[in-house]
Amino acid sequence: MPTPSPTRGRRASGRITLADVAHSAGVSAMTASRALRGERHVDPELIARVQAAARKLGYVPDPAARALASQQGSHVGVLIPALSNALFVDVIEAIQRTLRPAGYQALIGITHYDQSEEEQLLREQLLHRPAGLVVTGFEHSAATRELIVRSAVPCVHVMETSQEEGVYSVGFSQRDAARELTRHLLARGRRRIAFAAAQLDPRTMQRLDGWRGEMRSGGLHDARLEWLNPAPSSMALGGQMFEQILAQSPRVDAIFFCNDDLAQGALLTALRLGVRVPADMAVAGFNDLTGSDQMVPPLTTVGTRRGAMGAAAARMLLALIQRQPPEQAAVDVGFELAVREST
Amino acid sequence: MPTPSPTRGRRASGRITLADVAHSAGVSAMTASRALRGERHVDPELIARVQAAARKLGYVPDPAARALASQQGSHVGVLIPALSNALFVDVIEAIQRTLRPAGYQALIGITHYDQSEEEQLLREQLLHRPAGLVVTGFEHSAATRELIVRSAVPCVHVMETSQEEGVYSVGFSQRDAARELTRHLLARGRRRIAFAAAQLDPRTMQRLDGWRGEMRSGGLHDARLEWLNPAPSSMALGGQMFEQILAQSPRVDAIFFCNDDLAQGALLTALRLGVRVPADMAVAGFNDLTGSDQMVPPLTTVGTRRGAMGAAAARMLLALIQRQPPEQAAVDVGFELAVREST
DNA sequence: CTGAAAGCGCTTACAG
DNA sequence: CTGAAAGCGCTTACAG
Repeated sequence: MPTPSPTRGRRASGRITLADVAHSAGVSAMTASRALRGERHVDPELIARVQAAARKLGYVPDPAARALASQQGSHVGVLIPALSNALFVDVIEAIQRTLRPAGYQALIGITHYDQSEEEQLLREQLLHRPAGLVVTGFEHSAATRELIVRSAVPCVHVMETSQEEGVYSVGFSQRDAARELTRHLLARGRRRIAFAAAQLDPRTMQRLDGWRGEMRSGGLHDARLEWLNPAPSSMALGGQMFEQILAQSPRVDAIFFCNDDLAQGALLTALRLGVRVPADMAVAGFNDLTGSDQMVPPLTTVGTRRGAMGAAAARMLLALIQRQPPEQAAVDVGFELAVREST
Repeated sequence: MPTPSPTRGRRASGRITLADVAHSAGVSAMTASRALRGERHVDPELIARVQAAARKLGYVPDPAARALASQQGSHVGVLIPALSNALFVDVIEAIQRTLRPAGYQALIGITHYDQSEEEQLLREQLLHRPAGLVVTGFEHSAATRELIVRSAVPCVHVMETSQEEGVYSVGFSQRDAARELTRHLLARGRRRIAFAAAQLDPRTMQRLDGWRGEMRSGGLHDARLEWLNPAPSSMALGGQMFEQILAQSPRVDAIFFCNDDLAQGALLTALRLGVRVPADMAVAGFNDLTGSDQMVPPLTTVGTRRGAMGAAAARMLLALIQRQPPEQAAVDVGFELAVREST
């Protein structure tokens, strides 16, 4: 029968504390603390006794007390642009799945693709002294960058990679992926390939860059093939852009949309207008989101490894938190062309 | 110039503390604490002085210290089934938007529609002594229900409503919404209306119940019209179910899918198979998710008020946290039929 | 209405 | 390798 300390002060919370465990194991609170945290230099026999006592009493450390004493919380701040983009939902799920068994909670901040919102969220999160941070990409306000550095909180960037010294990242080359998709379209005989983008966040601009490079190499680049719209990405917008591009002359023979939701909207609009895909127009997307393989015709796109990215980022962060330098400072999870019937 | 206390111990964190503010305002730490938390019975002049000092020094309370002393964290646990269902993403966003300005963080737990995962997540969250809880629906394990009651943490249920004493909820009648959609199909002259569902979570079963009630009233119910699949909901599954139902005889003339992703998959499959919607088959969904209005033809569905639901739940929770009984214990945010061309 | 004391449950920093 | 003391930065509970 667990017997918490017999006398309890006026503010006792009824909780089993470290002192209870230490008392039960016949050691000091300090030794109990060290034993439970797996610190080195503790007698193996005492470790066993403390662990047994903790198990017997059902002890669980109080995160608030631990955070106050150690000046470090048991949570990780995760800053992502949006949950409405299924891309980030997959990343988040993978991060949580990796972090939770290690005893860390993910605190999600949604920046809405806005650098000042991101900065504000970061300030709030740093007040809680997170054990680590996951942030999206490398474009941040100067203040955000400084807050991260000065806080000295371990930080992993996701979506892109960087070779910069002291910077940790997990992602893939948006540029290379876009180049490869463009090469695929060229190999299919397409020549007037439009690039249609929304939101215009950094990753999108890198994809634009990849498309440009490939088009220029082939002597096929034409500024009129660039359709850049800063509005949020959506199926409806994709449909609108498709109609606009369709009306252009000289005629475009393929459209590379920077995200699948745009491409899906385009495919549906093509159906409505009776435009045959890919006979009249090839359509490709990016990210291989839910439903892309269900479209009519199924959408050619770039499969991105969101689960692998989130898991690798979380693992890297756990290593940094435990002051073990990760094996690699930049992990490239790659991508995979998903060629389907729309191209 | 802000001058933190001149002498700092060996563990000083450099942070501006309440003591610094109190010193600067010429009051005790207690008075400063009370003034900043807006407690009653504090001299208005002292409040002003303390607030001025806090602003001048850039003081922000330490959440860990506050949590330890008050035995209550500054975060709210939110338990939802999945982020892959856009429905919950909207609820979460609204909750965060309402909670953040009040100084509370949302800690999101994803249960994957699994009661034991939910229980596990709840146990972890309660260790952090959340200020409040938001949970999905009313079907939980006995242990989960007991944990909530015994923890005495204010709790608001979302998605459904309950009139039970002492239970707080924000939602709408899934049953009534399903009845209304079924009536719409009947009014359009449909008679053999199938109900096709996946996941089979409690809300889905309530929708089934609403459809059944309406079909029985019209003497049209037939057990063979019920297509229940426990697999996770997806566009691909909707397509499969559509093909199966299509093959059934006697012929079905409408399908009510329990969620839009299934219905979207069905519409795309209809396009692929050359089945005319609604001429050959009417198709309806539920939730009015992204893309439903972009389908070919646009999907008739039930618009649910996720934003209003999340915001109302968060407001209700804030009231409960501040021990102000909310105006209503059960808020019905309603729903709205979105009649489009698929029916 | 205000304050001195004690305490929340841990860990750091030091000494042995 | 182990422990007594002090401290993290707040709030509770009591007294005035």
